[in-house]
Amino acid sequence: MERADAARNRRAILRATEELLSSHDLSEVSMDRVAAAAGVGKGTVFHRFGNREGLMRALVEERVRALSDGFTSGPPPLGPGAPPAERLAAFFDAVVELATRNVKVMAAFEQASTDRLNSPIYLAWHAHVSGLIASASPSLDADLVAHLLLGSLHSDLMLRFLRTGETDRLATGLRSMVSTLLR
Amino acid sequence: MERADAARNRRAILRATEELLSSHDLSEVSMDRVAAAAGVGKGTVFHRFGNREGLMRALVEERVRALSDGFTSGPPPLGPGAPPAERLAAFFDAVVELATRNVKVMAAFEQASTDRLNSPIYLAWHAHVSGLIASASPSLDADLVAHLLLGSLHSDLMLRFLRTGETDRLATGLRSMVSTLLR
DNA sequence: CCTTAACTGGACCATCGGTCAACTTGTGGT
DNA sequence: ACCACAAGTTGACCGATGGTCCAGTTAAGG
Repeated sequence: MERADAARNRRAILRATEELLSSHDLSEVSMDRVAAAAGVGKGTVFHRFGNREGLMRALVEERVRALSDGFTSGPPPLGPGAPPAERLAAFFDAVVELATRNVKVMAAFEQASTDRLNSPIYLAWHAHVSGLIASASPSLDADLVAHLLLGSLHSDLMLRFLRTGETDRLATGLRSMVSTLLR
Repeated sequence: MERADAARNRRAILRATEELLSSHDLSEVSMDRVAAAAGVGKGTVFHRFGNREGLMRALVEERVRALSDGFTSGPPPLGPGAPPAERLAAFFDAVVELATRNVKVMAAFEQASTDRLNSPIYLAWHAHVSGLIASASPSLDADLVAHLLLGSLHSDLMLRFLRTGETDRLATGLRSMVSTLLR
């Protein structure tokens, strides 16, 4: 069991990190600053999260949980029940929306991550997308196509379209790309 | 004009960098090590290339020149003359081949780059791909689709498929994806 | 040659992610 | 109510990094 003060500090650190990320440039958010902003010692941050990557992953996982639940056990069209093609479209819509609302956090995680492709989140997303593609269109190399599609969600592209306020252009573009590929 | 000793050092630095990149892990290739391996002072490296990003960009540009020349003024199907769809296919084949032969260099550049999307190389590639898409299939959002397709060339995906020796799987997958999208 | 602008080297700097050993504190058992 | 001790906290400290700076060196044109 996690002690009460430990839990309080964990929350303080996560909140401080997200606050710093939203108000400062990524390169200015050092572990020292996070600790200071959270009002704890630097050692505490590392004790809780292991390293920079761990901290950022924890933050991302927090933001991503709703989506994960949504596509594994939520109602259609995101969750099970709808035809694969519709579920895929719903998934990419949801992911783009989530990513645009959390670009800074996603970018921070990407940058701190040693191997993105093996992070639990990427693995889960890839398995989901890959599975849907396979059942919607068995002739495709589902595993590969899933990687290619997920590659579109890199934070730098998201940032680009977010800055110009064209995030729905991205969403529609991706959507139509997915549907063309499955046909 | 560049002095003779300066030119010699530039070459030595570039060669040392590529040698270090190919034999060591990316994180172990520091500017100090590059300088040492090239047999010059650290100051010289920074004087020549400005910063880490500049050095890596110079290296990439060296490797990429042949391809750039190829698609702007070389013979078809890569260069002008062939129908857009064929030129696109040729371009992605060439790019995958080039990327697989230089993953480490590309990865180093990506990691050191502040904003990939505005680097001269990305801009040139995007303009090329976007133009071909527009003329092959005017109903598409060419600019966007070009970004999405180029996103597939991220070094981490390349590394993944290179490690397992499946780079031609990637190439064929991308090729068929492109042709499906244009139809 | 000789002048001078270009080039060079490496000590130096701030900062970073991460460690650690000494200290404090929450908690479950009695 | 107390105590023992596991769990948590802290910040000084460490090695490494990218980048700066300037005193000294050197190539090259007149």
